[in-house]
Amino acid sequence: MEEKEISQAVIGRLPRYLRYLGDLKDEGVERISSQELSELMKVTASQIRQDFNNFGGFGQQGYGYNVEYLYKEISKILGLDRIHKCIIVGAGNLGQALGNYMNFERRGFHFMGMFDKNPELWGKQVRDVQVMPMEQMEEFVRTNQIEIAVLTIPKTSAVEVAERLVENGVGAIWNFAHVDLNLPEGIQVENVHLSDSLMKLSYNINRSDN
Amino acid sequence: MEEKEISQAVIGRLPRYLRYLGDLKDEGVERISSQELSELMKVTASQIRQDFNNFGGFGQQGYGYNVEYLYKEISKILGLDRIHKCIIVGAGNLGQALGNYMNFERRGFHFMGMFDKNPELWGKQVRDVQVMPMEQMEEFVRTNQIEIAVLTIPKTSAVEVAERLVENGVGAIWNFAHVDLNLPEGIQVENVHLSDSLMKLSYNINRSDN
DNA sequence: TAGATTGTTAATCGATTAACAATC
DNA sequence: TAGATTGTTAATCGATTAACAATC
Repeated sequence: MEEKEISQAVIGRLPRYLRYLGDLKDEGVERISSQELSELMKVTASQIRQDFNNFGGFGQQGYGYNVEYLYKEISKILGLDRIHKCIIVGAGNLGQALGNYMNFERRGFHFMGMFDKNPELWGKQVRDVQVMPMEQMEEFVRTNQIEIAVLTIPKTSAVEVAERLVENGVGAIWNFAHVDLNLPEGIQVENVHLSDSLMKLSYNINRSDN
Repeated sequence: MEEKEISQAVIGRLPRYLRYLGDLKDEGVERISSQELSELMKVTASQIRQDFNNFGGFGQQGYGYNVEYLYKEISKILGLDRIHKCIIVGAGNLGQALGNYMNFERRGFHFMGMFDKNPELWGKQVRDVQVMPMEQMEEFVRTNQIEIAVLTIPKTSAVEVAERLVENGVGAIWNFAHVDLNLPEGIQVENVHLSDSLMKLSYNINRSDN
């Protein structure tokens, strides 16, 4: 069952399509052509059709795409029709911000536990979970079969903690620590390097100045 | 003085180079070849040399690159040798997390003010600034000549707030709101769409499962 | 000078755009 | 049936990798 690999460039665009389709759905729009969508999103109609066709024919000639159907299909492709059990490691400001963000829950990312090494934070309530000590992390991950770990800890401990998580069955890491994690084949890592993003912005400011 | 435009693909890699060079510097490494760096960073040596050469010859044949010098040059390219005056709009968890993050300050991003529409947050201390009402934002931006605004507000108000900021002289927006901002030519926008990132992770989990 | 390694040109690869036949 | 718009092939564009002459 060898499917052709879909490029990360395409995958990276799917969430944005989903966002626009969700808005259209909310506005009660039933169908849309690649041409109309391309004007809305400021991309080429060609790219839209190519992207969707990677997954095989969501549209219909002479009609366009059904908004509701397309929305559902892209959701499925992105795995948003499943429950993903998550924990957050690092209960600082950023960890708490992510824990409190309800929209992830709505998408099937279930926030099940939160850990920190700082005893002052233990027991602190974030939504319906309490911050637990790091020592309990491994067992929690195993017994609850946690799939995704969100790393919001300093880079000094990130590599080691990530390895412990993976040893206990975590399959994916959403990494906010400013360090590259080199984990075994098959373990998914998605980096959010905020300072990299800010530096890009800084570069582009300089450019537009000259 | 028409320089050839440098692609965003290259710019996007500079912060990562900077991070590795900073680590090498801290370890006391004086020089490095593209070959060595490529092994460290798991990219091709060819790409490294091409990337650096966009800015014209940081290395020396037979020797390699001087770590300290290269670090400084990339810093300059990214505009990290300048002060950037910033405000944060939206004093929720995420806004506070970013405000408290000292590393941005270290890079020249000066955190000067914070705004929120919620009266309960007014006066709240985040590092050395107090949360101010939204009504004061425009004047503050003008009188302090704010360059960068960090948007950590819900998407419902993001578009309108961004426009007000730009009208008052803000030149760049670091946008955490889950919406595309369409601002005038020359205004820089860098989006951090966290849920998009999480969806990519979710997709890749599904892939590796099959 | 000989060895090392860059800077840079050429080749390859992949992603985007254009074009149009298929078909609703 | 005629018009619209997809699905898909072909053309173009840009980014990455390979190769090697220049030079420290």
